[in-house]
Amino acid sequence: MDKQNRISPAVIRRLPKYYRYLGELNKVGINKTSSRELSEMTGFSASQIRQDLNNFGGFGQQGFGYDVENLRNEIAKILGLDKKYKIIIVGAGNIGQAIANYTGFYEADYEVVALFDKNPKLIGTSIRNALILDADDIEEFLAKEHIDIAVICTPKSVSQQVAEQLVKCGIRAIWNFAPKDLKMPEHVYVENVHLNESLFSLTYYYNQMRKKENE
Amino acid sequence: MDKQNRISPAVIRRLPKYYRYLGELNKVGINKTSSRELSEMTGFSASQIRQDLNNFGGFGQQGFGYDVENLRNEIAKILGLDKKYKIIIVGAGNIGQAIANYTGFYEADYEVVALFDKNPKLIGTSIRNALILDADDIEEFLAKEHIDIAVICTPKSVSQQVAEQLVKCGIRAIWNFAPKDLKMPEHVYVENVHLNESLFSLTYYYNQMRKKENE
DNA sequence: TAGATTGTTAATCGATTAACAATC
DNA sequence: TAGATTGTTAATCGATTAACAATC
Repeated sequence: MDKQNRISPAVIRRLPKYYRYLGELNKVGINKTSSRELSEMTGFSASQIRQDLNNFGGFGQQGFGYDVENLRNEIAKILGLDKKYKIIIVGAGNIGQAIANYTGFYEADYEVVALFDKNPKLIGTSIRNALILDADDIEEFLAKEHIDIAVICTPKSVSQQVAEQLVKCGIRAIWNFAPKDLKMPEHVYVENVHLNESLFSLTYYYNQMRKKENE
Repeated sequence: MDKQNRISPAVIRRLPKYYRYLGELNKVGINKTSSRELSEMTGFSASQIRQDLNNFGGFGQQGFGYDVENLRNEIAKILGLDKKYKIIIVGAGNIGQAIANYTGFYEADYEVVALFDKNPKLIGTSIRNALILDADDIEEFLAKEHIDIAVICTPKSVSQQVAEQLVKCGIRAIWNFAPKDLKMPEHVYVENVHLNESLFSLTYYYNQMRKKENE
């Protein structure tokens, strides 16, 4: 529809990196930067950085560069980091707990509201102010509370079923840690973190390097 | 050098997915498949799947398709999943512990040999047969034991320093969970799992969908 | 054999890079 | 003003898709 709908995923994946480096510059009191400087930090070409940013607007000043804080705020706005998000985590096993404890998210306005699990030993306990509730009560909970993002940390065997239940209750953003591709309707966005696939790629490149050394 | 060195990363990222779906087919006793069938499962085009596989060899039979088990074994060989790997985890906080507990890896031959941490309360305890050792003893440990892959789960403030120490001790494959880009020499491969960036992309697409609905 | 599906080349598409005019 | 760096168009590069001959 509008311009932004056609932005390629590759661009979107680079934005968080710009955001992070701009935050670092900001923290050390640097308030001016350039595409060349950002290129050195990120490893992306200066040309690509300018192209990326100009998908969303002209944030720089010709002959000068970019104002660090301003550019950071603009990227935050593009990504939506200027808003608050409520999160639930389904599956309070190792990964679910790790996500709930992950302090990196609290830099932005993400709040883990609750976790859900079937394990009676976990139900009733809490992690950083977020209660672990009975997985049977998810639907009831979602009827009452508005939740933006659901994190799936269940075993893969139930992940599809859990996802469908969540979508039925109005969830449209899923962060999926189960090693399974969820089949979801168009209006639901799924972001996968497939640790297995990541480790397998690493393994491939590790072996490539070993081969090279033996030549 | 040889053909494999020029395989694009996009291809390598798809291989673990093929491997996973072939495993599922195998499990339910299906022993023949085709690029069309794999296309339906993975969402990649049949043409792309054939292209991908033919980077490594002709694993199919014209007019027939692919033998599920054979193709799975071939992909395992390409990725190096037919070998054993010893892993250490540096940083035994939430994420480090979650990785150590993650059973998904044990399907292949990955073994978490030890974890390292500075926290005296953790040192001496163990997770699934892997001891948590004093982070000060990493170098000594690596001098004795051959380790293939190091997982960095430390705070980002020390991740670069830890990585350099590991590389000095001969580590050449790093799985990095710290939200930082490690500056490493050419002969070290780093696979990043940047949860922040993943969540930020998710946030972008979530907001895009909301906008679309309000039009 | 006829039908099916691979392997592979050619065509298309999209993303990245290069170049430079605009302009601060 | 001169120098610098953006914004933007054009050129290049690489990845995906289409097409089809090979062949089981």
